[in-house]
Amino acid sequence: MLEGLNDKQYEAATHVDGPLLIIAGAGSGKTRVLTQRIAYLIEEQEINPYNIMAITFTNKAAGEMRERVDSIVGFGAESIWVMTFHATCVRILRRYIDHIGYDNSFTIYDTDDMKSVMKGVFKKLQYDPKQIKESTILKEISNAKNELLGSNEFAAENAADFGKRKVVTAYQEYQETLRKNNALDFDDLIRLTVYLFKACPEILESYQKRFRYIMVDEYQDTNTAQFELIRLLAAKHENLCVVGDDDQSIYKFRGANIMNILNFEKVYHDAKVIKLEQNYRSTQCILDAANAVIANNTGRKQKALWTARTDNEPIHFHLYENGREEAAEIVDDICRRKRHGESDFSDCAILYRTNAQSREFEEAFVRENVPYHIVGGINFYARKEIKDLLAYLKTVDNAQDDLCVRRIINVPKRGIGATTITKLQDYADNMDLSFFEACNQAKNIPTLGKAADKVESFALMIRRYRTELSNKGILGLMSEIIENTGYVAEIKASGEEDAEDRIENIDEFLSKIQIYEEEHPEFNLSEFLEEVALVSDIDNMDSEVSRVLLMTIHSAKGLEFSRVYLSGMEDGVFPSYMTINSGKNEDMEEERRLAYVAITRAKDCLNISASRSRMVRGETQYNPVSRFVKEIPKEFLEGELPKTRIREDEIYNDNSRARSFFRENPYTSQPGEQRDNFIPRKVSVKTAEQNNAVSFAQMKKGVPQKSGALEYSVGDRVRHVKFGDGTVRSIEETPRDYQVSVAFDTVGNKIMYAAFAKLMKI
DNA sequence: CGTACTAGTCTTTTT
DNA sequence: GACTAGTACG
Repeated sequence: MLEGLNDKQYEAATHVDGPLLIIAGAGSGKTRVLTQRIAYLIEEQEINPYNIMAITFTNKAAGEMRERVDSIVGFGAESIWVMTFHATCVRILRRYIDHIGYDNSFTIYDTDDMKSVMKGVFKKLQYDPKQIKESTILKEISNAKNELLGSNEFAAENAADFGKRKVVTAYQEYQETLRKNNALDFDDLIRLTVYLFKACPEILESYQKRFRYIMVDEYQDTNTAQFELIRLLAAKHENLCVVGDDDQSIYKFRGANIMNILNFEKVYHDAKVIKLEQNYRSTQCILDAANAVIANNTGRKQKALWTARTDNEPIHFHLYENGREEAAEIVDDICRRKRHGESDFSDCAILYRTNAQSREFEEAFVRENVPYHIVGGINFYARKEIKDLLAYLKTVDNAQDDLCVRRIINVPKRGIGATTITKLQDYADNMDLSFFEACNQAKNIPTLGKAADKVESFALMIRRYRTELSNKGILGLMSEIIENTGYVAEIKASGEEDAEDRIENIDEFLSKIQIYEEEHPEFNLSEFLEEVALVSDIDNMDSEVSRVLLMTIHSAKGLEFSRVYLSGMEDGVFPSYMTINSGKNEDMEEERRLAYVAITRAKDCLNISASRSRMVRGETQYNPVSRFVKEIPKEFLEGELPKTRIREDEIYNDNSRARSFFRENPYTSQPGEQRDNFIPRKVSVKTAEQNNAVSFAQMKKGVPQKSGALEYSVGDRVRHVKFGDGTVRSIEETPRDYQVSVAFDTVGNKIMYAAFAKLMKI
């Protein structure tokens, strides 16, 4: 079973009792060690799978580990808890949160919802958004929660601080709103679980007894609340195994405390420490570059990655004139490699510092008609139309959430405007009712006037949906709501450019519901809504289709690619101007760790690029090449320069022109110099559309595209991955794709887009 | 109450 | 440059 592990890995995988810290460098096979250890505990040590827990940060990591564990542990694998921090806490809270005064059917608020709540708080407290920003206060609240400070503790702590008074009051008001809406935000999930454990020792003890062996992945990213959660759970047996890499700690902005990993041995005195330094991913050259960059950081655990690989291609560096050229050349290079058979689209990933940088690439991909996929950005479930529909479901499920009810009360338009909503809210506040309860009593609110009827029928409609849920199911109800309210009809009628896209999103949402219902025959609306609340885009990344992936470096953590294009390597972009301006060394070190993560994503080939000028927020910037590039020793870099010739001083001479300009005046554009080369964005998209017949709407999605004729026609038997076999009833051609209607043998009639459904003729 | 236009903000990263 | 909230007007 443990074959193929190196000495260190073996030592880690066979450690049984007592605390263990595994310092796992990038690409050193830590997931493998973790899963092998689980298998070892079960099969060699005869530990009941029921007593094992593995915690990760992302659903993707959890899913991956689950899969690997399932494949090597035969019987009982399903009783191991393999979950994210958030999912773990939700599971515990759903069961016991009533012990600390919440309702077990709480809802979970995302960033958007938090913002809306804060807006309401500002209104109520009459804060001026120009004086303090909502986001600033939300950040302070989040920081406080990550430090386990509730609104009262926070108030006590800052009682003497006059400057914090507004934040203190806002926090209290915000928390009260959440409680009224029976809602928790992301940070509450962790914080309240810790609170629950401290308030109810018997509950904590039951979990301590159950989880005799605990494993935590990406330990360097834990914040104080998560640290405490783990500490409590592990306190009884101290069979705690944490895996992490201090050099890959990149989530300080989210409250991660790198000291949790650096001080592990101080907290757990008898902890065993194992370092995994052999890298199984990258070439020596890439590792040398990564080692050289990270060596500039202080206060890290010394380690140096090495590999047994002997092939060695240098790192390529390109300096381009502008962002557009950078994107075009990178896409071009990807196509060239593909033509030469050196690599496929799916071997390539483009990484950047900020999401906004994806745009130039997206345009280049559309122009060249190359399949691509952007990871991250706006979460599928955060899209307007999806959130609207979810708000309907949430209202049906549990109308305690005022936010949801208010979101949909006039969507689609029912003639219930802002004034009416304010009156309803006032009434609810005065009578201490929920917003929806106020709607139910619309008739009794004299100030409403004519609007009362409209509100009344809205409330009636929701109550009717409630009674229909049990026999129609989630999908049936959702379809009915869409039909009944005319939601899709309204989008169609709006004539907006992205109408078709939004409808397609809705279709996708419906099929997600369907899949859920198939997997959970005993459908449960609350459960479905919860599952949806905790997924992010990267979780849905399927690697079956061959396409180039684009993502931020943060999203790329934990992934690897044969060819990596690390773009936008300029001071002011990466490291970001925020970091440069803050002047704090610790901030720059975090940024450098991010550079380290970026470099170590590459397996075989790393291409680094920068651009002399770049459009940022509608303004042209001229930034020098990133200091992180300069930290890579010359001998590992090779500059191939397609259109411009690089001057060595632009990389290695600190007194270069660009740099001194940057010092004096970092972000002013120089008029006239580059502008002529720029083709305005909209024009270029139109041109692409005409030349390549790629529709504008396609930009959002990348892949689904009409590919000539379909391989099946009306009357043919076809197979669908989820729905099984069926007969094609009709095929309708739309501008972008074919809409195929199929009568499935088991699940009945379905209408779907051909590109999305991937039907096979049988 | 709904629409059309304007002004201001944003951009560092996300479970 | 893009999105959003706020305002004026029908």
